[in-house]
Amino acid sequence: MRERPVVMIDVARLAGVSHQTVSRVLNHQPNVKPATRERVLEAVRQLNYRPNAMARGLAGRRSRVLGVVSFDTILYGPAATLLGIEQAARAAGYGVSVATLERIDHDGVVSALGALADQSVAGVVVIAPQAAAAAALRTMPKSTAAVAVEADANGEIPAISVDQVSGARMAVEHLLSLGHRKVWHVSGPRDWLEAQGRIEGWRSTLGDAGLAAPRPIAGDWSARSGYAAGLELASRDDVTAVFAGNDQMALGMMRAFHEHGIRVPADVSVVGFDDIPEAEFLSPPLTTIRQDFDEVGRRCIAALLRVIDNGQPERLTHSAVDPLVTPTLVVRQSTAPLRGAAGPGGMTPGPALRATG
Amino acid sequence: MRERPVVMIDVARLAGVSHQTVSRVLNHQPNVKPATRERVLEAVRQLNYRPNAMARGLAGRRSRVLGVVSFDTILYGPAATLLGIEQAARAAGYGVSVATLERIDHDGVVSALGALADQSVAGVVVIAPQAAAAAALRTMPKSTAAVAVEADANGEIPAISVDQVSGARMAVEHLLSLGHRKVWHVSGPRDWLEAQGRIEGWRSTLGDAGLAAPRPIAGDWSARSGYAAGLELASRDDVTAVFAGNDQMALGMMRAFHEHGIRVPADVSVVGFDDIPEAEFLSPPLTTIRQDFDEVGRRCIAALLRVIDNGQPERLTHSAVDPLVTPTLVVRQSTAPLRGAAGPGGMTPGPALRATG
DNA sequence: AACGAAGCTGTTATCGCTAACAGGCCAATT
DNA sequence: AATTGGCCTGTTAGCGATAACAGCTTCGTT
Repeated sequence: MRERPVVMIDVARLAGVSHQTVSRVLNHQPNVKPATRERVLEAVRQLNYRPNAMARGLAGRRSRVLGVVSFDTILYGPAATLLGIEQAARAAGYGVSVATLERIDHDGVVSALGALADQSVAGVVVIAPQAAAAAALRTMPKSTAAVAVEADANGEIPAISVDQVSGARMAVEHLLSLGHRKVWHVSGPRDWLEAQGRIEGWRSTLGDAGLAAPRPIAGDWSARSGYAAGLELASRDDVTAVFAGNDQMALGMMRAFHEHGIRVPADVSVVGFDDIPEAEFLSPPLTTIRQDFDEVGRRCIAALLRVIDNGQPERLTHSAVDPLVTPTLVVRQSTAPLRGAAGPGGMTPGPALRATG
Repeated sequence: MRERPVVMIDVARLAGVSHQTVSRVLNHQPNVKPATRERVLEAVRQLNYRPNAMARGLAGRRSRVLGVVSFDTILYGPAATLLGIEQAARAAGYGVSVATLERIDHDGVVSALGALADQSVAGVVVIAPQAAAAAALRTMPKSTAAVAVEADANGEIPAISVDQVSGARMAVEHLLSLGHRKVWHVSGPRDWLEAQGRIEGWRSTLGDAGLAAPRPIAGDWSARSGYAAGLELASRDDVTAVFAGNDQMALGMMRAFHEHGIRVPADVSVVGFDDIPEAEFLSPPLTTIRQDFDEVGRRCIAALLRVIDNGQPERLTHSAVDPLVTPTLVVRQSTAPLRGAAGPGGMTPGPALRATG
């Protein structure tokens, strides 16, 4: 014997009006006498009435829920982006439904998109910065409102991105300014657009300085792959500076260096990417490129709501939302001048290390 | 001019049946002739029909979306739990809607719960292991299906938890077995139930061994707070073993030790909690307690679906849902015997360190 | 042969809202 | 005084499904 939930007609009766007037008040429509409006709101309060989202969506042909497709929400970047999106969406009065990709291929994206469509979401944000995912977006019915993070689907749908190229440029220029002439790169998976952008920024910056880019070493964002890359680099004698594709790989790499008696930054300078919360407390504290994921989330929602309101995907209206978020360089202690004062007293030498053996 | 979406009646017409028969086929009801069923399914395929979730929910008075209330989805634990829940929910045919808490107090939980209720979720998982959140759960209308992670709301709603006490016990026993007689603890925030459980396990294990527990040092899960705790401990001379409340704090603490020339594990042994993916690649690789978040997610969904199907919150049916997930000890190189062979060649001494000064 | 009990299908009513239209009222215009 | 056009409000139809009931077969039984 469960009590019937309060519905709009109950409010209408209590306020002595029709249910349509209640609807008008709730949807902030004009043309309701202030006194009536107040009476309705009072009834709403008194009954603790909450409109039924499903009925509302069914009648109005729109829902107040946005979908987010993401891959590996444990990675710092996607997790932080998801949080930013969720907060921005909530501020705009929308709920957020998530669908995580188990596979990262075309079908995986299609199926995740389908799962969200089945929940009648009003629009979708896709955080799946792989080439395959970007391709899958193009197969999406154009009636679906969508924006992508870090996926330039050929202008098919709006894309919000951090300026990876410029971030990589900052990292490399920082190392060059310290006197390093050869900058290695441990990249993310080649099918990730971020990885591609960072490779491009790294390579072009070296090129602009008249330097050749060595072969990039491929990782998979994980600390484990950074460790593997570190082992490879440790076996060479021409390594003084490395730009890692993200902080986790930098962490793993520094572990490998440590095991081989290679000192950071005295022997090798390391720059990461992301500025994870732990970066400041690694040994040594990591110089890295910070991305503003909250800003990414905010711009995603702003762009998505615009698409929803227009009823049409906006085509290249880049004037409205600047799609590129600028990252910033955070200098800590994992970078030092090439052959700079080798002993203590040099430039930002980091904390003293003691021998352990 | 947008094309009308395919609805059930379209399928019915194409298959030459009534819409109700289509509904029966789609809901796997019996009493449909196999030939008819096949005809309907063929029509569904041909039109690429997808049922409208809102209409379905409105008519059937139930939705296929579950809500998750979480705090700080960037923290490893909540993020991993969320992922586990999402995957288990999808496997059960449910979508997942998230609401992140901006504030961690009573009102924050109530408002997040309300936001989810407005989306007509069928049930809610609350990942908000604070005492305040647990209290808020009790104010929830009992008609709402809900389960909590790590929050024993006095048996009001089912709770899925990792056995924090036993995890802490493993950590401390490991340190005791290495000969340490005084084990410090850097705890999480006191209002987090996990933090309380780990403190309890730590204290009782020491008690069982006839040892007194020093005053725990309070952190906030962040590497920064671990660093601060590390500075405090570094100023003492009676520190040989520390059990950190999580891996991030262990990381920050080790950084502080490093800056003060305190070697891990030669001078101080450190145990963390969580086994974040990076733990293996810290310097030194971190001994820690692993939690199985996927299992937590699976049990959450299982319990929640049971509540939904019963139509009533199950009261203390702990026999049905095994409430405690057992963590495991992962031994790496941040722990060593007390005063064990002080030089190289000792037991798991970790990689050699070189002087850097 | 007649009967009830299944099995299969269709018709109608609802779910709780918003959209569209249809008024009633009152001030401002002709 | 009659007409116009805003305001405000109510009535009636849907939205696209499921629930409940009813009707028609087709069996197996007595």
